[in-house]
Amino acid sequence: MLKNPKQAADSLMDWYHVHKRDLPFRGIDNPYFTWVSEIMLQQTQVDTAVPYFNRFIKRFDTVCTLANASEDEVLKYWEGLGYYRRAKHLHESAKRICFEMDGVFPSDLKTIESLKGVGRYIARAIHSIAFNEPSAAVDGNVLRVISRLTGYDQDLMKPANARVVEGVAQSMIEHAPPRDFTQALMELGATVCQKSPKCDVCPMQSMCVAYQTDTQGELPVMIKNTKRTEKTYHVFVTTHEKKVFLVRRPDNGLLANLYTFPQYEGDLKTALKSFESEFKVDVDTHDEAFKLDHIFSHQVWHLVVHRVELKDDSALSFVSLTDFPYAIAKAHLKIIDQLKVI
DNA sequence: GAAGCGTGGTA
DNA sequence: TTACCAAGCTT
Repeated sequence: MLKNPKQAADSLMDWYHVHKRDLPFRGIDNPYFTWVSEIMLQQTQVDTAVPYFNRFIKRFDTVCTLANASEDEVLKYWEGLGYYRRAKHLHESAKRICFEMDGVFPSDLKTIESLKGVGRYIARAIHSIAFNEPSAAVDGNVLRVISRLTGYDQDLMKPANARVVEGVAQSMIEHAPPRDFTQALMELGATVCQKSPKCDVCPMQSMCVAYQTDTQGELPVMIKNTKRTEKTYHVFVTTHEKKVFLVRRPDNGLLANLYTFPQYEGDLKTALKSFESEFKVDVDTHDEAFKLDHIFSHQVWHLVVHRVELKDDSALSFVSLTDFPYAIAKAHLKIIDQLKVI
């Protein structure tokens, strides 16, 4: 599939040593930090994850510090980063490492992959980056680089085809220091072999099938489902002396355990009744303040935000938003921002 | 195997 | 503006 994996690896490594970015999770010999960074970087841009990573490891400096924290505090440090199950799994796995593995991060590939929230890619990324073992790790960057390099045009959303790409990466990693190679391949994908590739500055140009056949724009082939369901919610904002009424979402599903203003699907009248019934209150007045759309990967929320006055709010417990110790869903952080403006 | 799971950036 | 993309994993 790749004629000369050693030559390809050599070219890549020469380029990497000159062009690698200086990132906070790079060059740190600490499997725990590597793990945290890989979890944060899942489906997330480097620029987005970096400040979260810095804050997170400053507060949770060891795996046992993380293990001994509350899940709610971990979630708070994840607020705004998305895919909140990552934080839950990270915390759960930290407890396992701290309390069942004497706080020593596992170095065995199978054990690493057995951690909650760690799949095939992240396990192999940790194995190679943190332990310098030759396990090729294939993420979206690597799929793009290798499919173009080899001219591989099969649907990479199929695991069997992605495994073919992993085989090519594996044939290369055996000719380079694994720790650097894994990061180099992703670095090339992130900074050169992007969706619109910069072939003029690519160290692999001379051996790239896509470049030679001018098919960079057609690779990689990834057939994905982009269906998105739309939902309309009425959101009820109740305040009491600069405090607000928030509710905690269920501990499973979308935005699990995060806080939001109460929100209900359906028409306004039904939504108001649901609100009154759930919290045993009587709505005195309600005014529509504004509308807000929030887009998830698989849903769209159309939020209709109302300011609500209750006849008697003594049954509710209001909270201050300054130093609120629990994570709030981004859509509702946007609502909070809007309300301050109004 | 397909669907659920967040958010921000970009063309 | 819409659609896609970004260091994927779980059920």
